[in-house]
Amino acid sequence: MKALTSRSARRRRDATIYEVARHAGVSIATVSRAQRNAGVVAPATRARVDQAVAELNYRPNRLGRSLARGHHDATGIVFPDLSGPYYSSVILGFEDASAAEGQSVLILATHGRRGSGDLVLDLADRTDGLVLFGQTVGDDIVEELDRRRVPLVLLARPTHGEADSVGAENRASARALTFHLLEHGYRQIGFIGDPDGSPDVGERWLGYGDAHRAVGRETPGPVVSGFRTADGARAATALLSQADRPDAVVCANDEIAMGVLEAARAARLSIPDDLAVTGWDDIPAARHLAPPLTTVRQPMLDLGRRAAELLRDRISTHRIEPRHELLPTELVIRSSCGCTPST
Amino acid sequence: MKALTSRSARRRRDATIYEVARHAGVSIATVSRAQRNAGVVAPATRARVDQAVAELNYRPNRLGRSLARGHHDATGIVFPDLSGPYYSSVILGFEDASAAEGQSVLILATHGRRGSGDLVLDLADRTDGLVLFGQTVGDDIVEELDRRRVPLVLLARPTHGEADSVGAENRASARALTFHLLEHGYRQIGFIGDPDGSPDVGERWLGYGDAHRAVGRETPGPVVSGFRTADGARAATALLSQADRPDAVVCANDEIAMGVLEAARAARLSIPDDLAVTGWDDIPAARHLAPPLTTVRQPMLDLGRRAAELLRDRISTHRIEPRHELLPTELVIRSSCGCTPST
DNA sequence: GCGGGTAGTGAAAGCGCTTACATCACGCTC
DNA sequence: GAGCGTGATGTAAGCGCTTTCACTACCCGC
Repeated sequence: MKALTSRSARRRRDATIYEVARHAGVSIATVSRAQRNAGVVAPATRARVDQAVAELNYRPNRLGRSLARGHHDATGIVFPDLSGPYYSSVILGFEDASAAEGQSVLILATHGRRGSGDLVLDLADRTDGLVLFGQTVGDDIVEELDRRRVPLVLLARPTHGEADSVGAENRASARALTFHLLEHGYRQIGFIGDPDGSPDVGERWLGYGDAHRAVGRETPGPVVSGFRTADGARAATALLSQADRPDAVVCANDEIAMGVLEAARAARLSIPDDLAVTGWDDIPAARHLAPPLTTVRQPMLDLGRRAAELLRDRISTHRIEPRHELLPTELVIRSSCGCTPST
Repeated sequence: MKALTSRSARRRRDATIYEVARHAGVSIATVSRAQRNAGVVAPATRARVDQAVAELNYRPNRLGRSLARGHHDATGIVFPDLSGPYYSSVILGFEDASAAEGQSVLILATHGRRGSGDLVLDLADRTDGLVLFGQTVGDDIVEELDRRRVPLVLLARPTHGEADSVGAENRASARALTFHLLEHGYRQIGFIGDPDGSPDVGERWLGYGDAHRAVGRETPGPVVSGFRTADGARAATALLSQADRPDAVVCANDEIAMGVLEAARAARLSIPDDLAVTGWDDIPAARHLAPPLTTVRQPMLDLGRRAAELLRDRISTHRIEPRHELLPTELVIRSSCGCTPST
């Protein structure tokens, strides 16, 4: 039983600008000016203010400041959820660039749940601008945000209204990747992923079709699947039990590819001899899988950074013409496609 | 050359409570009450207010509200960086639990850079409370935060001052894991990781020593290494070139273990026959490595959720006695330790 | 018929800042 | 020596809410 009487449960009230002003014998306007190095303040006065600030341990209240200035100094980023290295890396890039500009970042995961639209709208009221990731919310929300003149950048999502957008190149890389598989001589190449599930996957699906068309082959339909490893394993299990099973699959992302690897192992299929597999994203684990995964690298940090920069520009300059950026991706050939590693 | 004249670059000024009041023919106090279902408002009045709100598309300004009420309805979480599934999962859990309570979450990555202390202090001014992850900031900052009476929960970091703490069990599991290796009959078990780099790893190192001591063996010194895969590969390369190389290594986390796998492959060592390897965290890729990694599962989402709950409780109840929670971990035996998979 | 609750509402005082504008004392210029 | 630009500071009006307190009806019981 410790005596708690000497400890206060209440958060100590911080000193206000009024107390500093009184302490320094000046007006609050002068304190404000001295504090922010704005306007003219005589050196001697500044010194007195500084001393008062130090003695009272004064820090300006952010809410008061924000209310007076009319902005938050904060931006928000909305993503489906944080699992998987892809989202977390993009967010890290976003945070990094934002912090460098003194902007705080608020995160909101929609988890694909209903009602997240309201949460996004609410987030807009707490920030100066938003970046919206892929299919987190419907176009209705984007439109509402647009109507409210919320500075917006769409990440890995086609442009809409006046919002900026940033994305990674998908279609051409998917075409090249599929072409690579075709050159290996595989006779049937499947696609696992949901072309309607996200704009990125839709593009990859298109590129996959492009390659088939380029060599005069018919494009097999996609095996629709979620994004997780378990989804990939499930889809692959179904696919591999077919009479006419493919001898190669391009997966919408690395997680799905991991699931395919797992299913193949369970079916005692050898990769890539019995089945070639490719992924997308080049997550850190990709090079350590068995076999190392052929995939496509996305500049995840840069996606986040660039989104932060566009958003910042849009907020501070009131720019209105939408800007759209497509970052390059890179084919990463390892051995799951049938190539033999150079090392 | 599109005419932009009809489009305004300025964010439209939102309706204020004054306009709603005028529109509905009531006072702002009544609007405020009606809006928040606080206090008594006659049904007819409420209806008029609601209509005015709808017509003007009014949404209360969060800054005004926060300033008046004296809190932010937001909390912050500080982490070293977001890379790796561990941090992102914990943050996801934190976000999830916070969002459920209507709290926004601000994130701050320290990236281990200098001067992050000030950023953390600044974050404290933008939020109602903070959770601090592992070794993100020094004790001086924790103390300053404590002094400012900022509600604080320490995550995967030993308690300090009056802050709450949440962590996962490390020592006993590390002991069990090492013991398991010992039972396999390995004659020399190494440890890769930095016991001083994070409190968690320090505990794991202790448990590793416990097991050695329990069987009357001397504990080899740790091979100090960073957290990344590349760090692990580097450490392993050095370790494996020793004359008296170990026949098993326990790694401080799964990423390091992946690096060891890579180094072993390069050295044409077979896992687990020539070298047994264990990790920590059970990241999603762990079960898909070659061979599947024996590791220890941490309840990452729960760590984040629990931190959010403790923080929330501390903020809203002004509780002052520190609370400390240790979440259980679980040994996950796969095949990198020398076991043969049951399937 | 009168005192006293009570439901409903409004006036106004904050919350802690920023900033436009007013003020004042100097030191110049012509 | 009158007029004036200028540097330094203060006054006060916001920013958009919440909340206390006072006030007005109105209804009730005795």
